[in-house]
Amino acid sequence: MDCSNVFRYGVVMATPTPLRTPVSLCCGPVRAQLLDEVQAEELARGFAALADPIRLRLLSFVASAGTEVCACDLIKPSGRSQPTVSHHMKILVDAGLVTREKRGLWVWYRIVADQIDVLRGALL
Amino acid sequence: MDCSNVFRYGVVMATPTPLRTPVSLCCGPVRAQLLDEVQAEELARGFAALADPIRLRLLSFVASAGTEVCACDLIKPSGRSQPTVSHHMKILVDAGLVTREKRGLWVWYRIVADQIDVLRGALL
DNA sequence: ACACTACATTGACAATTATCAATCTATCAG
DNA sequence: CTGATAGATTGATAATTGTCAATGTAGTGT
Repeated sequence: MDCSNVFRYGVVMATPTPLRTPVSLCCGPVRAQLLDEVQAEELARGFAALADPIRLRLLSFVASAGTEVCACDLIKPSGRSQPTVSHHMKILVDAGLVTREKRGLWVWYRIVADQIDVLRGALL
Repeated sequence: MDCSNVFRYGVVMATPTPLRTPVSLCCGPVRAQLLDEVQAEELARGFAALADPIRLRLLSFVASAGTEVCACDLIKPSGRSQPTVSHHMKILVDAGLVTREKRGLWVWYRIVADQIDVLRGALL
């Protein structure tokens, strides 16, 4: 309670940097200054999308393909049922990490490099 | 099932890169090649630690302080109870993102930049 | 119109997670 | 030894999440 070094960051702590970084950058690097609640919520949603091994592999699969990837090709290597894969891909799409495009019967996913960079940038 | 472009990544998909990247680097960049199950599990645990807004702010608080931070100073700004903060800090420590050092009555946390860089590197 | 296919949605269930009150443990000051 | 304090642990609870079977929906081909 009376910790003797409060002065060191007392100001930062008392004023959780109300200034927002530009939307394009989204969220300031975690090491630069204290994240505000809004930034933290936003980033947490992004990292939550990466917090599942199946989703990480799905993302990696699409990302490493270099081209768009058909949903039908994600099921077998993922080892999960079709609805489960659909569920996970929806989470990745909602997080902005991949795009979804339906053409005819098939759905094609494409990586969104910029959004990965946003999360990456937050870890600076 | 009979998707017409299987050939494009059929090889990658059939052989989920059994080669591991060095432990120091931990996990290959998600965009470089398909993550194997072990890498995905490991990374998912790391990102799960970042998947909560409270933890992100705690991490950012310690990281942006520049110096070690006393546990006692994390409670008020986090807006959570002492046990809850203790719980979240344990998760960050277990993920290797911060170190914990008890000196006398107080506990001091310090950021582990290298571990943040590992997660950051996985998003290349 | 009809059957077939690719994918999404729904509903149910088990597992995990965030949270706090209560309690325990370790350390310090008399 | 005693009382006070910082932090961890326990136990309980509500919310969230991952999973699949069943079903729904939209597009294709005959």
